[in-house]
Amino acid sequence: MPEGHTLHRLAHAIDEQFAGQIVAASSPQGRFADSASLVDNTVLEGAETWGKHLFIGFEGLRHVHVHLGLIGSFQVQAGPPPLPVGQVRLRLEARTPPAYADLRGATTCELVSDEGRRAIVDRLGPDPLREDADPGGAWARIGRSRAPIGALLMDQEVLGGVGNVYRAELLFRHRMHPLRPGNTLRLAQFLAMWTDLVDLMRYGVLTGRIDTVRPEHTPEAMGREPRRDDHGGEVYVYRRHGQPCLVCGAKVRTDTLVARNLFWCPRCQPRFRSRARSR
DNA sequence: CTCACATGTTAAG
DNA sequence: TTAACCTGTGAGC
Repeated sequence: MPEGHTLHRLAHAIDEQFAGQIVAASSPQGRFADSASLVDNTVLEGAETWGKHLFIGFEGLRHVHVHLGLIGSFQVQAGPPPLPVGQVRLRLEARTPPAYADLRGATTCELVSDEGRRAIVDRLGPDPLREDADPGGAWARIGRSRAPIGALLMDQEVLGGVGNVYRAELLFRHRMHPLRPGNTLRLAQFLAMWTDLVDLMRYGVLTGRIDTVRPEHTPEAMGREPRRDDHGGEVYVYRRHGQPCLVCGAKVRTDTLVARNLFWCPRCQPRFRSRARSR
């Protein structure tokens, strides 16, 4: 489920259901029992997201730091809480009006101080979904790195919140080969990608899906079957390997980069050629 | 039913 | 570079 847009949606949902209220915190599964008891029945002041990190702030400058990892989920619901089903690592409950939130499968769920939160945030690159994000910080890394742009986009110290789907789709939309070295990009190219990423991710926050295809490539426009995939959105290349590119018809390719599946169109995203070739 | 795999990250070798 | 962690889903038997 989780790239940055998912975490921002969660922060909004938590604010909506719990902010300003005294909240019961428990750990039905037990692994978070000690920390849960420390914030139990205190005021939840607000939730905030930075990249893929969620911080739920309680009175006294204490934050529950959550990272969903690959398979975590945080279900936030209005209404009376049911009996916990499965391994609920953290449950929050509000009474007025009733609401609950169940955290499962997260890789991180810990109580941190204000300083602890700052230390985590300081290690993250700019988050395209935050108003205060400064793309210059990301460009400082990308513009002088020989690492592949496909790896840099996923590096949370470079950009906070980009995951495998946004990586693949952003590179496709900008006709950029994933292995192109970061330091061969021009600033204008990077800024165009950043602007696009902000748009795509904001749309993801609104809809809860990752949709990246332009109007002319939607299933309706092309008369093709809508794609039903886990992430639920319409995309150009992500997990479409072996299928025809929606733009040029070439077979979408796949490979592994930094231990993650990579997808790209070999025709729309040609290998980068250095300037030495021409002239 | 069992198995592989997944929008992620860390730590060990 | 690999394994480990944790849960849900879908494919295949």
